[in-house]
Amino acid sequence: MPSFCSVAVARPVRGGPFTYLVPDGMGTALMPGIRVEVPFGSARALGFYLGPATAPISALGSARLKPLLRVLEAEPVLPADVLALLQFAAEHYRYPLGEVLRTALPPGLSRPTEQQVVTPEVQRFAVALPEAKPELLTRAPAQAATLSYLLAVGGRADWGELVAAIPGARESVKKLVQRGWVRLEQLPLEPGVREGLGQLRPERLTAEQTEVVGQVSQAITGGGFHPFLLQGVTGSGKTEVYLRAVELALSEGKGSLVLVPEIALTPQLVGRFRSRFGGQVAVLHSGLKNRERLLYWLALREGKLRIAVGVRSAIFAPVSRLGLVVVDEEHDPSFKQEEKLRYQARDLAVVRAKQAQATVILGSATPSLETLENAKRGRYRKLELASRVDNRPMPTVELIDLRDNRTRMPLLPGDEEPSVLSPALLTALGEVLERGQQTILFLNRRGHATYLLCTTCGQAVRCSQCDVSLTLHLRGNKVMCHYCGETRPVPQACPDCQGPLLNLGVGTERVEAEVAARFPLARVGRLDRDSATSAEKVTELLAAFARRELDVLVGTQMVAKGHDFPGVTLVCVVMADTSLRVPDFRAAERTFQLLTQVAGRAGRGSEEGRVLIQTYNPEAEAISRVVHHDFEGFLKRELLWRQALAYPPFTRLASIRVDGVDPELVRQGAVRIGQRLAQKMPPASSGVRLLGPAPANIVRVRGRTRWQLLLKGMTHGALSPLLAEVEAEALHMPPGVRVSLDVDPTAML
DNA sequence: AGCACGCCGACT
DNA sequence: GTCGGCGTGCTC
Repeated sequence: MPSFCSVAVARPVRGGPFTYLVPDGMGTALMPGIRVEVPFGSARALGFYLGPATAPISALGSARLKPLLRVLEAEPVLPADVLALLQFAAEHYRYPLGEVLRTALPPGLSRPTEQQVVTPEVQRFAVALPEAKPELLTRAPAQAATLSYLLAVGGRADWGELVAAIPGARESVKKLVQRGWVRLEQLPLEPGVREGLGQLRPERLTAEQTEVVGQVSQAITGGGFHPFLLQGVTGSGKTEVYLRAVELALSEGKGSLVLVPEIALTPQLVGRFRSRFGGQVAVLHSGLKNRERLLYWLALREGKLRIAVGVRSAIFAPVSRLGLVVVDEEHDPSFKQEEKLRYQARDLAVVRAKQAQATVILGSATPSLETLENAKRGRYRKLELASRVDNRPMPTVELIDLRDNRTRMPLLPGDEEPSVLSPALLTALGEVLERGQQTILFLNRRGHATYLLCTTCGQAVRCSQCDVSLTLHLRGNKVMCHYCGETRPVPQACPDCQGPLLNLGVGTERVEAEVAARFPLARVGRLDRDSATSAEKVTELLAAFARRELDVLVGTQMVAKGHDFPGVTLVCVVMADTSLRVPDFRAAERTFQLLTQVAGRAGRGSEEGRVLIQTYNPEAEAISRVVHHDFEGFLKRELLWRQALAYPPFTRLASIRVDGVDPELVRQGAVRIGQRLAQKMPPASSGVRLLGPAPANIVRVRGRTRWQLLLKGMTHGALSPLLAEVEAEALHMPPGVRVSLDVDPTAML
């Protein structure tokens, strides 16, 4: 009697698990999650053994089934809880399981090879010992030179650097080691994240922190699944709560997983974990080299490292004996992956904690409405930090109505628009500079002018591939499409009618230039995707600002994240309306969160903070409520209309995107899907609704036309049969038309 | 993803 | 007359 098994093949193929024959004698070595090598098409592929198959699938006789070729390991590489999480994710987000499993593996294990032994790359150092006396080395000039160099650079130098700097160091260091004056050290190679600032562990917590830490500690010690929402105002010391919780988990022999929105933007937070837990922390980010990634992965898997700090993909890190999961800034949109497996890491964090029977903390000053709703329904326990540490006051927030407070004169020659910096803002900025304090200027747009408008035909200069206008970047004298990245020389006249062009709309580049022109002595830096080409550059710019080598930092959302700059006493939002006008039902929520977060950068030191928000919509709830830090008030209104329009958190969404080069074929494809869904819709009483098909808000990107449909339902379960219909219909699309599903989408664009 | 099968231009 | 372009479709 031949036996069959079910295998997830690591190829991006639809059609669920495949069935294979288990050769005699191989069955005993198989456990769910074990990697196997299988024949696939004419080639071989990596697969994951899922379990015995009850019978060969109907459409295919058992005669054509192929056998497993090889079992690649004795134990499953993926821990059971991660495997379960990935299976959940593949099903929930509708992505092929084999591909999901493969992407969760480090590069060394994602091909059909036996598990390899990885030796850490080491970094070698020469360290001068206290006994060293260079003045006694008059008769050994080579050794003297080496030792003086070593002492000059602080008594410790990288081996390679030393050998390169001092001729003959290779030999003289050996002699110095024999003398007992120098020691050689080897350290496992650390990835590019800088060491922490050596912050001390505060002995005293605030009363609120103590209470919160107590609750969390009880949960961790007691074991079992305990989900918490930690709602703490900016500057209330949430990070210290995480650190204490991780500390406790560690002392109990349990592992911790900490998710942060973006490593490059949170060097301080990473630094605090590093300085508190040193070599116990694996920092997981996109900049890791393959080798480092594999090294960390294996170390976590084996329990040699107990703490992982990372971006959204770290939710799949194989932390062993997981006791705690933390999601910092849980509302942050970057936890949603926007391609391939479109998962929401914050949601998966809760799933994983449940599977691992662990504690999970979702932390934010402005939690997402979904998380708040879960707390309200009693699914999460809500913990609060209502005041800032050291009883620092919340910053005072003032609105500046741009409708009657514009500076009329353009500040820069060649600009047609008047300055966007109002007189009130300029005055405040001048005062802060006078006092030697620091300012953050926040603006949600990159570039110099956000569009070039033809004064003759009234058309903006647009991207040839995308349905958007081009942004002017003075640096490099280019216009750039912010959707496809294409750049061109600045057109001197309208491409259509040769009419003269106006530079309209303001981006970070121009604000930086205006501040520099207005305050020539101020040291101004800019942080956005154009200036920050690498993670190191971001870290370096933020560090320079922290060291107070810059007075003003102009930037996009990047400046709003969890930075802690005690010197910042003024935060200005140049244009609060940009994120409010985005055609997305979450626009108001995003705006409130963003404004609150950026405002929270002010007054984190001993001096009080001040926040100025320039706006054309001072009466919009998402803006006006920020003035009194009135999150509850904002929520109340926002929830009312979400309920009225049946949007999350009161419903679940799934969006269906249809795209392709030929606009007409894309339209036809979208209509076909719409018709099939309309046929299969459950009765109206079920609450399931279909919106669309309709062209997407930005109808063309990179030359591809995009349409979308939106499904709403009371539960995800009500939507999944319809998603299966979409998948079936997707097989019959016109040529060149692609369909992709986004379950629990975050952005509607 | 591979890798086939499948219908239309420049080459020994 | 063939070699080969990558469009479309399948892989247990």
